[in-house]
Amino acid sequence: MAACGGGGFNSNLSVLIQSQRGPCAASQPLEAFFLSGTSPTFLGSRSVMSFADRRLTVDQVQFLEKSFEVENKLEPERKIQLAKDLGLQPRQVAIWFQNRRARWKTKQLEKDYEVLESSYNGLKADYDNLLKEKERLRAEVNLLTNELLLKEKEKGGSELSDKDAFYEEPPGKAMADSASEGEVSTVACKQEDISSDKSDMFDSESPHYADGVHSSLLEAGDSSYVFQPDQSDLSQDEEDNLSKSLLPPLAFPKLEDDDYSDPPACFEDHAIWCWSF
DNA sequence: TTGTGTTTTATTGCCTCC
DNA sequence: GGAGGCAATAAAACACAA
Repeated sequence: MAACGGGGFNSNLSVLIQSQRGPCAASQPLEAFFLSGTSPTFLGSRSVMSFADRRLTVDQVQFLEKSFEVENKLEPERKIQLAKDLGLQPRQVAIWFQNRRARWKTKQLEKDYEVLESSYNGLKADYDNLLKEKERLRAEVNLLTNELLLKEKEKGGSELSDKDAFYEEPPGKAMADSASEGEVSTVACKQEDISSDKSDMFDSESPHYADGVHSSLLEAGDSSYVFQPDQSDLSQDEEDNLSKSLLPPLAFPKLEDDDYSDPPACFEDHAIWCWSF
């Protein structure tokens, strides 16, 4: 095997490696290795392997490792020199570097994966915490809203006008199906209200906020349900067609949690439709 | 001792660059 | 077109449990 026919340790190696070493490379170990008087020749230094063994000796591998640390690419002159110094074929040196780069890349990928994984785990933990916090805050909002509605009812219970009575119960049960107990109807507008006082329908100063219109928006997880009839027995296609052809209000944008503070701008334009129900 | 999984060395085929 | 790099893979050697 070529590994055993070589010319032994070349003292010029330190010069060779030194010349190829970058300014930031750690020089100490390599230099110590090269200058070590105990370094054996590679001829016959294979203490535990036979000559038939195609594996490189421990010393050869150590030497190549040091060289790889300095520079993981192999220029032709360096390859020849290393081969000469180690008693190997230049091709063997090239192959060793090639395989070594492949191993390094695999290790690097494993490291990168670990970094990404820990980053992902951290982000997921944050996300889960935020979800919990969101649920907690939502429950709090529901609780406070119900308390507020209860107070409003108690305060104005004996003074219910015809108008108030209408606000309290929607005509029919169309809208009430999806509303939970204690919610005030969402069909909370009269055509004359809209025509006469449409502009302040969602004005924060308006008492309408306290009569259930806005609070029910708050309570609806999916705010777009507000004007939807009960379609639970319709297929998805049927629902889609219905929403496109018959019920313009269904095209209201879905309100996200952070939309609670303001009504959608299009709401005013479509407000007339709530009377059609 | 043997079977099996892992590591190391080497080959092959493809691609890019000069 | 040749040299060199890389990915995939074969083959040999090693490590180790049963």
